[in-house]
Amino acid sequence: MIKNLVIVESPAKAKTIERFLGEAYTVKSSFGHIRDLAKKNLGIDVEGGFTPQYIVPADKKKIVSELKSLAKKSEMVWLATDEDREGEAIAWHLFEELQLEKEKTRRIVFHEITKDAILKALESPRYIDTHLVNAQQARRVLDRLVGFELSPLLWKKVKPSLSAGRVQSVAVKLIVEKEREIQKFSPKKYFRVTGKFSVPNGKGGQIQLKADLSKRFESLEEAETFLSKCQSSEFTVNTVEKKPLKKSPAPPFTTSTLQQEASRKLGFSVNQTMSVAQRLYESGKITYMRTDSVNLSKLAIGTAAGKIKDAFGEKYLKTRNFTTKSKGAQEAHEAIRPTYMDRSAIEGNRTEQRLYELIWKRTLASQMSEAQLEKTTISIVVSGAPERFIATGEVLIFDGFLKVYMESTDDEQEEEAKGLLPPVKTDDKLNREIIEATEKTTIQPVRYTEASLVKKMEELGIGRPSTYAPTISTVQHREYVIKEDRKGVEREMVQLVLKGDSLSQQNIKEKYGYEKGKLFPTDIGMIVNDFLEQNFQNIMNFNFTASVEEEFDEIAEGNKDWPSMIERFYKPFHNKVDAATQTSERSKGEKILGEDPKSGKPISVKIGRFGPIAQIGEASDEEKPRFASLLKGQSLETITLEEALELFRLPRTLGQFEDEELIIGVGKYGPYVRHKSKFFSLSKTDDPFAIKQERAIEIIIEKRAQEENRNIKQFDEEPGLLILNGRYGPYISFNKKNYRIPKSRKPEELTLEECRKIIEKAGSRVKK
DNA sequence: CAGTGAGCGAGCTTCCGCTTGACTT
Repeated sequence: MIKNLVIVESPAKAKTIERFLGEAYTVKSSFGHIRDLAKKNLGIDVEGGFTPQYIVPADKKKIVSELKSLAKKSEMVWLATDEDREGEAIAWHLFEELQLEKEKTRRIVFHEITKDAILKALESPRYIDTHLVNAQQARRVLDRLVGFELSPLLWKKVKPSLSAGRVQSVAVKLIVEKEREIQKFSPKKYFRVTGKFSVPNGKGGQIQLKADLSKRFESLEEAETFLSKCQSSEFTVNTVEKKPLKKSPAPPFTTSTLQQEASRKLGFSVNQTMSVAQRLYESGKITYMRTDSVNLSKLAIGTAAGKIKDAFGEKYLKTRNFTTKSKGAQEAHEAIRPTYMDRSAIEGNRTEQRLYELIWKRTLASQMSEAQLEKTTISIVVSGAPERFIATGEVLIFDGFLKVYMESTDDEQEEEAKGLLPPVKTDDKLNREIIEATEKTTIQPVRYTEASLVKKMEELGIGRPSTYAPTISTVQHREYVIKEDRKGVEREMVQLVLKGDSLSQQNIKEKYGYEKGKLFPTDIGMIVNDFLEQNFQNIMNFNFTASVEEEFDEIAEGNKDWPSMIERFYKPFHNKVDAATQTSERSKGEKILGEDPKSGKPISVKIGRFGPIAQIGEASDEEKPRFASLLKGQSLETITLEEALELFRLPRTLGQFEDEELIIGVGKYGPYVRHKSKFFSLSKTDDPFAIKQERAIEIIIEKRAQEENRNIKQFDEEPGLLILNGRYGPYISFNKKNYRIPKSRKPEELTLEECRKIIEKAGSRVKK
């Protein structure tokens, strides 16, 4: 017999709680939801009041039967899942599926995992909140209806295996819209004028003062006119303004802000951040990593305060309670923070240490004093011209929280270091050292990174802490979006320089357009987006989630009936699905680019069965049309007639090698050179249209050497068993399966007997 | 592993949100 069975969501949490509660309590975890809608036929009885059909998924059967038998043996079952919509639903599903008895079941909640909080929770149990459960059912049913009616529509109208949903489709829309903004953007040139001046320092030397002109010029002529005026101008200090400035620390981490900062400061992908954080959580080093709350427990604030006082002194301390303001936040947990604030460093691998350090510093800084700065602005008049030079400088008076942590921004423009300005005063005359007018262009909108997309989604209230990373994987997995780097190009800019009496003009080079890890929409992504936008405006609206969330809240408060809310949504929605099924054509993104100068036939692009293609002629022509796949990086939306014509130059012959032809082409896996009916992939830097014979031969020879290297050992008695060198190091290949070689063994010394043993062992492990 | 692109039809794909392993050729 068990006295008390406590069920929570997460096993790490169960372990901690068990320690607090002692022998009378057995604490187990449900590993999240234990039931879900059945997969076939929507899993919803649409005709019968949208009754959900719940099943226990295969991978949850084991845990459910274990919990069920424990519950039977228990005097009291405590459902201690999170206090939000999903947590309440998990408690209810447990109640139903484990067939718990009402008199022997209690529902409790706590907001922080401390002994006090848990004991208090045990003293004030309540019942399962049916309204809150209903709100979750409405959320679940709505998402299933949207996802499982839109996706099949896409299979018919665009391509099999595609998907659409309330969250992912809007995430894709953000990326598509950004790309189109960039396409529409036309950079404007302008000239920025900077001046370097000097004043005597009173000790026989000079101090420099840098300042920017308040006006930008639109043309070289205007800039030139101004600079020539400056040749004879005097430069006088007009005003010196000093203003105190305060900077406050950022709140402690939530899932979204952790993902952003880990991306900016450590270069982690969203997935990487989450899996490292998971390890830190499981080993008890940080609190739960999927949260939208910025709240810290009193205990955490207390220990942080102690640490700050010890390390930096009282004047660095300023404790605060932050409030969460993001849309749709449900605050079932604390902010992400170190479990023990007094541990500034931990054991673990490098990535774990770096992420921990980031969390520790951010948490500590959040309880520290503001930084105090003094901002100085000096305005300089130019005699004979209305424009003014402005110099700004910031001096740190008290560092405060900046001692440990400074939040980064997504702003890509490098901030010029602004420091102390020389002690000038009104009417001081300045010496002109050098004045430069440099050509610049306005900056195009910045593409999303994974982390900045998460930030945007959070702002719009779309998705939850537990789904940001999976959603970003899904849209990439479906090939709606691709994460890529773009090499910058060098471009020439004009610069005018006024130094002494000479005004000269020169060209300077500038790197432009370099991007790393940015999200680009694919052709399929844009076609699917446009199709959904045309037919399902309401779901694609950025406010859709926010407006249904309002209704879920009303359901949660007991002021609205959930099936009728779903019905009001579903009827018009389902009609639109029907209408689109019948009326709308297959969306292939077809577009005519122009005419083939040789044959006079039209050249068009579209999505073919295997991806984007260019086509000469039409299917109805007597002669079959010719096809060519678009290259990586080309898109239906931006490809030009000339680029499309280029594609038909392949495949082409590039002379001979070893008495056989070298043929260059583009296949399923990208550009290749074919020789003696073998294929060799070109490298990323090779252009299939420009590649020379020598380079093609070089590729073939390289590949041959690599293959030779591939075979480490084989046995005459067993010709099908090979020891090979692969991407992940040496391995054994046998019967089309691969087997790992123990690290302790040198692969070239393995005997046939040993290989067979390894295979046998691996075979027995696979069974499950 | 590579060159395709018509059309038919069977059988498959798919959502969001809660959680952790089991996988590492």
